[in-house]
Amino acid sequence: MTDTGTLPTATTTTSTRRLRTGQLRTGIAADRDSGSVMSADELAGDLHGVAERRLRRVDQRYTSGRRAIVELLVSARHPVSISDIAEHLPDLPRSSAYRHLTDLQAAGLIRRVAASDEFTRFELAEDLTEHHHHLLCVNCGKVTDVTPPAGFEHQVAGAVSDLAAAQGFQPQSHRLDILGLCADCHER
Amino acid sequence: MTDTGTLPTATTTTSTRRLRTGQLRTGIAADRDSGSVMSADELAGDLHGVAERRLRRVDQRYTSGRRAIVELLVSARHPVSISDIAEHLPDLPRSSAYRHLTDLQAAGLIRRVAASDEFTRFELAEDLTEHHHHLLCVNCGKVTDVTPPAGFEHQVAGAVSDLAAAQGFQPQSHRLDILGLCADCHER
DNA sequence: TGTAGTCTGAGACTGAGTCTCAGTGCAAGC
DNA sequence: GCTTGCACTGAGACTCAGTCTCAGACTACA
Ligand SMILES: [Mn+2]
Ligand SMILES: [Mn+2]
Ligand SMILES: [Zn+2]
Ligand SMILES: [Zn+2]
Repeated sequence: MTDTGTLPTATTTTSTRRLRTGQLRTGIAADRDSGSVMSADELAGDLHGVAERRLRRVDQRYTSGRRAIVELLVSARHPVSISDIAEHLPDLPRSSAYRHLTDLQAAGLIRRVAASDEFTRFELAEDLTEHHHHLLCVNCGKVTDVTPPAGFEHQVAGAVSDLAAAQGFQPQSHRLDILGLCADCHER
Repeated sequence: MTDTGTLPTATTTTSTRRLRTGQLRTGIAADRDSGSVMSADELAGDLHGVAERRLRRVDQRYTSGRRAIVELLVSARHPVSISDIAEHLPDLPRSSAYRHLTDLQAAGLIRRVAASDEFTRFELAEDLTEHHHHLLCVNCGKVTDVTPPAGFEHQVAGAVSDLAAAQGFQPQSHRLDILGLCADCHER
């Protein structure tokens, strides 16, 4: 009932390798769009540098617990719930996990994802991955990422501006959720 | 902090006038689209008939408590929270209000709206109003309805089908939320 | 080293939302 | 009108995701 799909087993990579602190770009994803395919490792490497800097900006450290959560979000192929975290990081107390999630969000590294069930999910911030949307299964709660074509996103961006402007509303971002039945729940 | 905007004072209309049970159409909104403007009263009148029938379909009655909530949702110009209900229907116990909300949703009369804060809101089901989206203020939590032009909705519907099909996902509905600052929170 | 500030685990706490239960209301049939 | 079966209701206990507190541990930096 609370099956959120498979998740790669938590890689206990304790490699403390640290990258040279290049220019802080607002978006690793730019590299992807420009054609160069980053491996999971390269992305993760760069990501940890960004994470450390963004945390430091708010006088926070990139500790092992926080890093473990970030690595879990990187390796997961979909937004993760608190129970996913508990399952894959059993030695991380819940209170710490929740606090880390709050802190990581405050540092702009992760964001909350509202699913169709009662459980909040978390994923890397969009400027660390790429803008995308979600398929929400109304039966099992599973959340799947989907990336619409750029042309569609331009349409959406335009409509969002128009709708917001008409109400004196200052838009910051949008989210498009598609509700329905996932493949598993469908064939039943 | 939890100010959700103004709401018309709860009309204690106890008129038990009941409409002839015309054909049950799947969508009062059709009347609107076809040009005829329904007054709030006409809409409400028709609506109560639909409400009664849909509840009866699941062996439930359209009682005064449930009707009071429906009327509040009709008169409100935006999705209402449980505290809105408590404020405008002070004699309705919370446990009953929650139960009514659950029952009304099960009967397909209302739907939940996820805001940017922790509080769930409720509004009439889309086939009783019209398909629309929401502006979510990330500062005060206010939720405002917005209706995009039909052309845009067609674009969205097409993209939704494509995205879902690629994943074996069976789409039922979608929601587009625009996050940002409302007019009040903006000028600050 | 010393010190100031951050981090952490344990567990108490909060509060939106659910559940239980005993009593009440409501319709349909006799 | 009375009976009988359900649905409805209020009160309050309960659940549990998420937050807060606090004392001790850790880190950065001088
Ligand atoms: Mn989008
Ligand atoms: Mn839409
Ligand atoms: Zn599913
Ligand atoms: Zn606001």
